[in-house]
Amino acid sequence: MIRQTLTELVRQAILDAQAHGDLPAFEIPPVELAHPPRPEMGDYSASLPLKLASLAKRPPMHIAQTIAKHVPPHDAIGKIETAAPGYVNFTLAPRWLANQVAAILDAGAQFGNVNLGDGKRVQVEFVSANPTGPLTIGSARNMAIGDTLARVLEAAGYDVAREYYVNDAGSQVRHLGASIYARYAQELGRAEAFPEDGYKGEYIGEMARAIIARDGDKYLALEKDAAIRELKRIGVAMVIEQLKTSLARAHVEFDTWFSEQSLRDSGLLDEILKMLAARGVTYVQDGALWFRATEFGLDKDAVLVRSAQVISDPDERPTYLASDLPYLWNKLVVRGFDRAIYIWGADHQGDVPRVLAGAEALGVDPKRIHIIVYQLVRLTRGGEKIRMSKRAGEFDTLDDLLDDVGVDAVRYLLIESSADVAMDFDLQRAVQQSNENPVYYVQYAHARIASILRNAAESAPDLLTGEANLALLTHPAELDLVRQMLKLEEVVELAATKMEPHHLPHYAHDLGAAFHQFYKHCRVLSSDANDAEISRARLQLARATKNVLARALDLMGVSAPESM
RNA sequence: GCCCCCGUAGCUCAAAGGACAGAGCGACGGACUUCUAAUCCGCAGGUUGCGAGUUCGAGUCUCGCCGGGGGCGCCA
Repeated sequence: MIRQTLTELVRQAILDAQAHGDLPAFEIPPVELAHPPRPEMGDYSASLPLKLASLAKRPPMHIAQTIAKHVPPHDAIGKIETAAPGYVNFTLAPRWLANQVAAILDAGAQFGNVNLGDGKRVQVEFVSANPTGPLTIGSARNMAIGDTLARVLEAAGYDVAREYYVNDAGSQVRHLGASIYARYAQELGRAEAFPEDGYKGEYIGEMARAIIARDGDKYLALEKDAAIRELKRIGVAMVIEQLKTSLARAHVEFDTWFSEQSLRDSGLLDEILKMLAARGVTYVQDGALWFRATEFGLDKDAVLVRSAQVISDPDERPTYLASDLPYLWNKLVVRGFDRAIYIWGADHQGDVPRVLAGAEALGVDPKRIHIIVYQLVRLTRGGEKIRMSKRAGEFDTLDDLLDDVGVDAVRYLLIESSADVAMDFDLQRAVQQSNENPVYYVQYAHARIASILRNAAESAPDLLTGEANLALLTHPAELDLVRQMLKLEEVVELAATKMEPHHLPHYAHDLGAAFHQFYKHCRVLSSDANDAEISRARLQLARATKNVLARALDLMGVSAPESM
């Protein structure tokens, strides 16, 4: 990565200056290169001299000039300048930039990869909505953030596993079983009251009918509780299949569907409770088992297992926390992931300190856990707030959204803003303005290139083969395009280190803009035979751009169309 | 009352403590006999909620206030 190269050159310049007595001895702080605010200032700038002033006991400008003087020569550097009050600015050499086109084409689908992760195993757990019905639009942001982050981490050299945590224990899925049972019995002509806490959506009836078609009325022969348990199990499996189908439409595929119930069945939950007890961080009060969260800096203790007086069914007494702790143990100790990343909605933010405290109590380094809390999406339709309830059967599904807006626009829109902002998502506008969505701007650039390449293959196929003289690429629009392509690596690094997928769409848009400007200013194909060489070079540039656009789009799970 | 997130152009949002705070949409004015006009060019729009502090330097960090969202149960 060019920024890394320059960073190292600056470091060497300082060492060299120190060796020559031009700068006093001091330990060099990390060198950071940024992009200057205006292009005429150069491509990269170091503000290090400003930070060094007190350390080196020299005026910043003097340090800047000294560094500039000592930077070792390098092909990539066209110009080094200093600027008040103490910047060293680097401008990349046009010739070097032009040659990067070949390097980008060589890298192919690998272009943009950076090796931050060094093969470390990272798990991203996301969506993880209760398996009680179709995914709602509320889960869509979770999905988009989680999957994009997983893609970015893969590009950053991590070994990534995507996981969906299936909450198949507890009361929500029991309600699902009871709801199916009621519809099932009703369909078979038996008067069965629908449970008060049941799921009222139409899909429950459909599931009941599907079960009848497959298994007939055999569950009516069972005792009711047993039938509900059985239908719950079948229902969860059916819901998971539907989730897989919906998620596949959204370009998301999980490696693992992890069952919460399995934590209990395997005995891990009991084991963890014993471990916590052995460490003296639990106690029993009023028949409930408590975790001493206050010992880890929290303001309240937390319940792990509720008392029999409050919850009669023993299966439903463990709280979320009681499952979360064995689950994190399973991730980080049993399965040995180096890091566990969670994507949680803001409505679960309160659980974050408890889980981290639990990790500490179990002797698991909380730094291996990274919980991304995203603010909730406010859904509106024509400016009016929409209230959603899965139980009441009043909600918009992810599938509806994919039908109306399309997967590409949905994913792009949902990762466009930082996870920290509560975004408004107006359904009416999302549908209406779908053609003005920035995602099409980027895709259009890709399609335009594909079209140029088709035309070239048709009218002048020889231009697509043979050695191109990249040194002919000297137009500002051509060089800007190369500059923009080279930034992909930086964006991957930024998004992966800060775990902020929202940098990708902004980058993709900038890259699209650089191409559209190039397209305007530089004609690729020409009827004039004298233009053959420049056409050949520009075709290479166009192919490289197509490559990088496709990669940027793929990192977002967005398709790169050949025509639009 | 306590905790988390946010407050930047008319709207939606960017901005690894760095230089004159940037995009898109919207408004206004231009550009298609030329590789896809889902494009390009120009123009307008700002006391970064308010007040202090730290720093050579603050939209960014700290404190206080104001406003919005979320969370604080033996609910899930």
